Amino acid sequence: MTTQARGLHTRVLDALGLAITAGEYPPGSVLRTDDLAQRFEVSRTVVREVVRVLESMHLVASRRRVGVTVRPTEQWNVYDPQVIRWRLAGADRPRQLRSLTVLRSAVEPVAAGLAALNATPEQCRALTEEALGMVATSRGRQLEAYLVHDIAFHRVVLNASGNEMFARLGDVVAEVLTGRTHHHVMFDDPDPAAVTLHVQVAEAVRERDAVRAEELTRQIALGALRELDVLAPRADPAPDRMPDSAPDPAPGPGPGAGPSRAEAPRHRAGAVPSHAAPMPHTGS
Amino acid sequence: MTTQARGLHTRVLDALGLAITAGEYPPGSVLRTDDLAQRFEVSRTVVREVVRVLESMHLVASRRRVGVTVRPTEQWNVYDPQVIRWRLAGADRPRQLRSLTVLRSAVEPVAAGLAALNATPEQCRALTEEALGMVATSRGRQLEAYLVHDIAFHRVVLNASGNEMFARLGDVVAEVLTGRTHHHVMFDDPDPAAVTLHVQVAEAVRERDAVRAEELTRQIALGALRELDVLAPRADPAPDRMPDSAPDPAPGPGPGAGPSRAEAPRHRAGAVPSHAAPMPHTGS
DNA sequence: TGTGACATAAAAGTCATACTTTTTGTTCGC
DNA sequence: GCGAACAAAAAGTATGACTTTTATGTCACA
Repeated sequence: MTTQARGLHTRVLDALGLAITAGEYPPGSVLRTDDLAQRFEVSRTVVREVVRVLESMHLVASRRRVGVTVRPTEQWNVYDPQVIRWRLAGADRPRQLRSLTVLRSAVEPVAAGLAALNATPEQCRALTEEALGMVATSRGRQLEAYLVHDIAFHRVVLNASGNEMFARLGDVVAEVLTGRTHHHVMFDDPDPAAVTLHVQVAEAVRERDAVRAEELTRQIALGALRELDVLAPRADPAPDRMPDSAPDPAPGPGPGAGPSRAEAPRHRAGAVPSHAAPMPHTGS
Repeated sequence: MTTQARGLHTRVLDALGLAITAGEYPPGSVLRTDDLAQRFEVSRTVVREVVRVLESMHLVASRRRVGVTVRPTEQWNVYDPQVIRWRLAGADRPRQLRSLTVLRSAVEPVAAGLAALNATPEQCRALTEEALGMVATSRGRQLEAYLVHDIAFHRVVLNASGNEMFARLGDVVAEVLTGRTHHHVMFDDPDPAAVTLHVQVAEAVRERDAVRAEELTRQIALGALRELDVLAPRADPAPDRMPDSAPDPAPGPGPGAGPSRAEAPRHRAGAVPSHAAPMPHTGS
């Protein structure tokens, strides 16, 4: 899918990045450039460039006389869209999807609020249009068409917020939405409630009602989180765990392992009240 | 400061990255590798590796027969810590600082809420300790010492949230706090109210009170935003602008300029009940 | 037996050069 | 005036030689 024929560099980068993020080379593993050059049948030049990029993503560290070392997960540049794509394609897509969705639940409501203050008329129009598109495609297994509108909608909101950092999360959100659609971490037809909420958000933004826009978007995010809970329940009882709670501490040299947590919030009684406590702005 | 002598690659990367993010080469500019090699007095090999890294940050795009083109600002990987550092060192530190602070105001409250659910006893202890450290250093011009505790505090919160994406924002927050301290976008002594709030957050987390932890953290973020408003008021009337609203459209080839907004939220009346709406960041 | 200086070698880092491929602008023929 | 062939420019790739750093093993000395 990602592995096209556009340049050796890209091919190798993709292969290596994917392998590393997939845990194929666990943290601490050492790679040698010459080996890699041989394995991928490319020149050292290409491998070096790839390594440099991987290094800039903090996936590996290169040191003389020792080689290219895979860094521990918690140092990776997990905001790099490329890394996100690799990880979503790999084994721990579920956890990744959850992490990102939690991030969305924090950011998008605030972004929507700002959007209500800042959106241009044109953006308001676009928002309404996409919301209506979502309504139109929300029935009859048109998930692909729906996805397009959904992505566009959230992108407009993030852009309209006027905050550069929010705007740049558009790609991340797109990856998340695409990921959950294509991997069936989503109901067969979109949740009607969610569709309605999107329409209402467009409305609120148009009316410059920041509080409402924020609150409604929070509802959307909450819904997504709940859906994830239902369709991809996490084995780990903890709500949102760091990846260091693996049963086996991995064979690699684990010198400075992070503090291992023992705590685990019981917090799953009944029907999971909601994304739970940290979200005071309940529907008033 | 950043330009150490550790490797040619790093030196050139730093210089080029800094120059680009500073707008020295405006979007659309074309660089040729041979030129760069000559200018920096290094081999093409080194330049190519640097270009590859810059490319992975979406700062430039390299195409055959045309050269290395600087990409428009809105495509940069603004979450890359390296890019953040460059931009904070450059000319538009104020805007950058604001963008990041708004991001914090969205993320940290939610992170604090999750932290209240997930923090280990050890993390609770660390949190209290850092909060007390802040209290101890909050008077008598000990800004540097205060900064250390402040950074540590927020880092613990983000880590304790158990969400990987939040945790990785620790570095970003550190950059923001450091930036505002070192560049005097901050009062001479920390706001006593903020100090108290930190202590209370530690308390709330210890008591597993997620709602309170979230709300208190929101207050902290709001305070930071207000402080920024007072000490680095934005010339632009809009609350949180994208960088495309510059008065002069820049000399470079600006083909696909984003939609220019004309809107500007009036909305500065009264005492602002709380963060209430999405960040009216009033100067109060 | 332990310790420190020193030699060795392994691997990345750097450089120069030659060659390939893609792309763009131009020219030439119709 | 239009399209196709052509030429040149710049990145992409490959290779080989050389430099620098540094982990590690060795050996002398205490």
